Amino acid sequence: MIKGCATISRIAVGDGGAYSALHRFKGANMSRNDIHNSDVPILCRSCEVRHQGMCGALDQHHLLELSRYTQTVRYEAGAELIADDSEITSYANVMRGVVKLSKMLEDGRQQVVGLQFAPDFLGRLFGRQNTLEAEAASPVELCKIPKSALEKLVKAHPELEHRLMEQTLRELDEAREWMVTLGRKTASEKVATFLLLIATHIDPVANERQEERGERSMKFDLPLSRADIADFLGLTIETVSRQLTKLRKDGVIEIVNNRQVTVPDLGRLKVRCG
Amino acid sequence: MIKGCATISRIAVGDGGAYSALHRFKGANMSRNDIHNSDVPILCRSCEVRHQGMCGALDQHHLLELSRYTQTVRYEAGAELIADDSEITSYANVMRGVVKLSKMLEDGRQQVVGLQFAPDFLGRLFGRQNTLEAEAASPVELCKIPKSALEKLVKAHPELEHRLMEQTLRELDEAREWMVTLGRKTASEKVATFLLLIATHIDPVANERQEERGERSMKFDLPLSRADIADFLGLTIETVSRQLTKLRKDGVIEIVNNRQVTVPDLGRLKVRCG
DNA sequence: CGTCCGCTTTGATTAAAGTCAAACTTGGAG
DNA sequence: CTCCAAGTTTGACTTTAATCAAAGCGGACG
Repeated sequence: MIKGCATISRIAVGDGGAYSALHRFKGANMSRNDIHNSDVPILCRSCEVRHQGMCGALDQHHLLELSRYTQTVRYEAGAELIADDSEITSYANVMRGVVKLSKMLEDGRQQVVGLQFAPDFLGRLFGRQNTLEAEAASPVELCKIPKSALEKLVKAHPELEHRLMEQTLRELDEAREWMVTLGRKTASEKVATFLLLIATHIDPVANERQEERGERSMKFDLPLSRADIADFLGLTIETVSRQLTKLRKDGVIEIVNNRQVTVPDLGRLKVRCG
Repeated sequence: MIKGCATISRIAVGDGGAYSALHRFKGANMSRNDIHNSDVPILCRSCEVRHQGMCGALDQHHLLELSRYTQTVRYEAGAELIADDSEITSYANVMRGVVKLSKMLEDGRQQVVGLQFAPDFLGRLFGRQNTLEAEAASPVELCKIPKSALEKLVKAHPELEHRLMEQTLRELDEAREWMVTLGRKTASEKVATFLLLIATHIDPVANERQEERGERSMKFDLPLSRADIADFLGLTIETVSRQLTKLRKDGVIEIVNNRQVTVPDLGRLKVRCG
């Protein structure tokens, strides 16, 4: 939880000197009472993912209770958020950015086992040790909460556990969906499936709006390097690169600057997913 | 939920004519009251997995409430327990046997995305449609409960949801572990990993006893055909067969009758798992 | 007791992805 | 503005697993 924790903005904080989320607004000299008297904590009020994430289970009063323990932390791309085999001390919600979950074999072979976008929950609830590594794939903003605090809240508010259950079930669905990709798809289909995954997850809001308008084109930045994509798809860097080139030459995608991708027709991309 | 539902024993029931678990003991002419007066429902009393499964969350009273809705059903190997895309009408606990969860691509390519052993929970909690197929890999005994009944119970007893959460989290851990196998291991390592998985899951009780005694050998029946193993590992039947032959020739395993496997030294098998 | 069917094994060949190596962007530091 | 390092692409070749084909085995059944 140390490497790469950036000091990017006013609310950016390191592990050593974190501010409570409550202290963000108008500086730390604001009295606790002023904030507690408002209906919804300041930070939560501006939280774009509040209603979809686990916090959506909480009313004003409980949100306030929660916010007493949370802190917002920013990390730059590449920062290690959770170390494999480390003791679990806190959980978090992804507020912004993409988090890469990965596992390694003893000889160094790596597999990315999940990508988390806002408002996903981060951490193995009720666990003692982390069994995977979490890394910021892009600049990331987390809303962190100590393990014991969240577990107490969960015990006190079944509705909160229910929300987390729904999220966990969705993650399990996604993991199983990805197992099909890993086990049964060709390299070409894997790369197409990855692009579609990013296209549909990177900006859910803009994405939905686009869907409504019937637009089938899409433009986004890849949050992962070729090496990370390879580790996600169970391929090598070279194979990923070759398949991307093929998709480009076939007109399914356009690539600018290695990271920016345009998909002129999502339907055509879907066909390539197998 | 129709094909292959067998009538094997006294308690075996089809979908059309199910008995309540409460009516099992001493026949159906026994009055309801007699049974309700006992501390723990008859069926649950003999349930070997009660304490580990979700029912462990319930006290006598709630167990009784639960048992009012449950029914034990047996299926023969190969029976379809859940059809993909079907509406969810009931959940179940695996009491005995192995259940295979799989997904298919449009062109017929199949991937087994999980194996469930007693006392695993079966079904997508809070879902509307099934997103995978469940099939009895061996003769299976399920303790079924209607969707609405379980969901009401879950709502009323947070401790029950907590148990199910723990199970779901374990399943997610297992799915991610398997993603590493699918994405990054060689055919040979995949087969070894599969054998180890079966060895450690097929009979948890005997297995633990063995562990305690320091015994490193193990004997079991494969619950899956070569075709199913291939679909689990993302390989072809031929490759699975060749790798099994190699493990046999190397003295890591012994094979009798295609299904019976002996592992003389689990340590040696573990080394082969990568 | 033999035959048939489905499953499994084995063998020969092909296709797909990996490996090794080199060249090429690109974006940042000096 | 140029150079450098890291990341990416491309090419030649190798390895792995898939495919195609045929033979073996084992249990069910007449």
